[in-house]
Amino acid sequence: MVEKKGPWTPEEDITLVSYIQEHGPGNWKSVPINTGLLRSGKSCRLRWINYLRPGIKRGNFTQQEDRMIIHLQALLGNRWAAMASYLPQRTDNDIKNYWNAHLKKRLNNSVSDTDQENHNRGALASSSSCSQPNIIAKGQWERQLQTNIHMAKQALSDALSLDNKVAISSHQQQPPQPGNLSTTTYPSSVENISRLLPNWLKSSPKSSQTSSENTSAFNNRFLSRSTSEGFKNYNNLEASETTSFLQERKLDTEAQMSSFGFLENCVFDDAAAQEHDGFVNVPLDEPHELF
DNA sequence: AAGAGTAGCAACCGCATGCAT
DNA sequence: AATGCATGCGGTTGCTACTCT
Repeated sequence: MVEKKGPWTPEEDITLVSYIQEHGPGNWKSVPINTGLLRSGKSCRLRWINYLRPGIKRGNFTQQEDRMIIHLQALLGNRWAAMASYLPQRTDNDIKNYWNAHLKKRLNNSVSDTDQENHNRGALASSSSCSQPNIIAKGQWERQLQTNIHMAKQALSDALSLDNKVAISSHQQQPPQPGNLSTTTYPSSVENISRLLPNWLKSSPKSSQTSSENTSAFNNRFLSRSTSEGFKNYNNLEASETTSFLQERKLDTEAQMSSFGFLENCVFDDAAAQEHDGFVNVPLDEPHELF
């Protein structure tokens, strides 16, 4: 079989969504075999995760998302999947593309501007213990970073504390109009997709999934809770499943956060500049306070 | 109006990882 | 413990649309 490459057609999307509706996501190798799609299982998975999956927000990034990505990038580096877990409505691919296309350039410009400024003043942060050029340009950048960390925490906190009210309001959303399958609006919300995929929302067949898939599916379902559309999915979680996942997630985050030490030290070396300008002055709490 | 250059994004590729046997 | 397989992840490519000359 010759695998088809390039952009997906609406017909292929429908075929894939229909199949997932019936069988749930996972076992990607069998998808092209069972559906007749001339795509690799890998391609099907990618299409689902990056485009068809419920809860994905497409289009312009908000200023808040901008800042959050900048912060997360400073903290995590190019770990797009990890960053995506803090922005549940965005895919890692989306974040990566957005970073490469917009934010990196913007930051480079601002950093080079600041460097130039510092150079002109003959004050290139020689007193700093941090040697990274991006961090040498302190002052505003640092304070902005703190603000963004605070926002990241807040967003995460919000994601963990959404109440049923949100879910109820989300249930009042209109179902997708049949035939309205333009690539920009097609399954763009969990509400839409949930009507297409009731079986999947009930439960994916666990026995057919690897544990990493389970984790991933769990991730998707858990993280989608932070969106109004996703709350329905979250409600389908077993309580014990939820608890253990939260514990796992906490441990993951703690491990992740513990590696931030160097950066934190660099970033917060110059504490003197933190008192003004209306930026949120956020002490870096212990990681567990995120939860 | 047309060709060249550029930006944005979807999709692909290859390596890493984790699980099952 | 070793191997094979499925999936996840990050880097890269290539297509399309837009802008500039």
